[in-house]
Amino acid sequence: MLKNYNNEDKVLLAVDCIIFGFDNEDLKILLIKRDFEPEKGKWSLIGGFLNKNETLDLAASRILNRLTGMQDIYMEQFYAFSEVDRDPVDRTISVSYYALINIENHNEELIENYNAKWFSVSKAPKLIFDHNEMLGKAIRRLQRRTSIRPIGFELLPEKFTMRQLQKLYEAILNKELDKRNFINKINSLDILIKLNEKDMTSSTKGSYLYMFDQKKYDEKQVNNFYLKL
Amino acid sequence: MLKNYNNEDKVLLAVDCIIFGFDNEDLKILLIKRDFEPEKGKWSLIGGFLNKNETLDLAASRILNRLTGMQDIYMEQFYAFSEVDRDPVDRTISVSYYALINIENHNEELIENYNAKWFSVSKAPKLIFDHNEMLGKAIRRLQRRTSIRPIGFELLPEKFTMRQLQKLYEAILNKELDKRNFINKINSLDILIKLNEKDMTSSTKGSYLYMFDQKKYDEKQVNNFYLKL
DNA sequence: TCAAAAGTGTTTATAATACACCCATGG
DNA sequence: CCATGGGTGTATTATAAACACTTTTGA
Repeated sequence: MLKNYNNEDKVLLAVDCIIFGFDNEDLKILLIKRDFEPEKGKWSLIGGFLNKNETLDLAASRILNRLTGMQDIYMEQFYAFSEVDRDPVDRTISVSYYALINIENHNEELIENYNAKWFSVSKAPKLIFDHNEMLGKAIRRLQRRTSIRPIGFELLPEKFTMRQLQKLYEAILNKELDKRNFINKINSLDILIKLNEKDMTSSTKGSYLYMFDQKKYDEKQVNNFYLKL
Repeated sequence: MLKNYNNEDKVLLAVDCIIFGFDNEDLKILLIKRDFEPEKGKWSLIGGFLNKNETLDLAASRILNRLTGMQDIYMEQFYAFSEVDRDPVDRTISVSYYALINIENHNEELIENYNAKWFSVSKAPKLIFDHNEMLGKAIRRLQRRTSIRPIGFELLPEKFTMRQLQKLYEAILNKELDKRNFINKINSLDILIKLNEKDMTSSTKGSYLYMFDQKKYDEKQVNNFYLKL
């Protein structure tokens, strides 16, 4: 007996993406203005449907690329939302991803085509369907991830100052951190390269630029990175 | 314009469940012997398909109930698996849940009907499809959860000894813990009720029984429970 | 010369770890 | 009377947190 699955219900599977960015002040998300009914004109996460011949990761990459023009974006699947009438048009289950991008790398033109806009997470508007719930869950996941391993560099330019990194962590964790303790802790992880180069835009004195050292990071055990802030 | 989704691919959505139990020695999982092709006779997680009118949580509860006869099982959704040919019969995306049950509460009869069997996690057999991958991810999630908040009581009988609790944590985390440090840490959480009652089966002296104090647990902030072991 | 941000160490408090002996009882 | 598992506290180490002044330089 070879069982087939013909009697089983098939459903639409959507992928929705929370795109995080950072503008040196706030943690931001990229939202689009929905241009079709229902909920036309309302703010929404970027999303799309899973094609039959692609994995969820691939669908997420495709969707992220559609709005940002970028490839190889850091992303993580985090939850499947399945309330029966979450989408009034048709039964749709949504698998959600969050993505971290350097806010300066996105494609302006695409953003305009989608009527997309960056919002501070703390000032996010009311979103369609259950997208606010998705956002909340994504933020909490990001906060937890940040405490376990130093992700977040994806949100910064290649070269960045300690202050930028600190501001980023403050934005993600939504709390102020002590400058000295922060620097000490980051330095103790030994995963940054200090450059002989200063960023002169932020102060008269200038501040050293750093790069993330992927090689050193990879060499260390994942559990060596308990970054309690 | 009201967009409909008629052109989009629909897919089968499965829910697979990793059912964890604990026999005072090892962390165990409940597996079934698949009784239809393909992979008939191989070991498998219990699973089923999402019905059109139910949420994923409800589907998981239904599936868990089918095998255990139990209601209100502690469970958590943890990942959606979507490799294109993960199921050779038809394109199927699987949303996976892990569940924690008291191994003594399940229904023996149902277990027999399914040719189900408890396996030690460390001696799990080769499973069908990507189920071993699911199991691995479930264990890691459970380990992380255990470190963040004291879940795990679901795996024990209502009344349990400190030693049982310690053995449970050792089984989940797969490492030995110091008896005194463990007790001190658990006591400092202040979420157990020490009963005036001893379990006499494990030693001549007998050991005090404890209960989980749900009320105290709920009163405390979630982040007060950093339980680093 | 001064405003604004960068850079830098030490002390204290808290949490984690390591560690060993006595107790109670049934056989 | 002894074998078995239960119960208990302290000292040490490691990590986290609190805290303030000097440096640089462009305007």
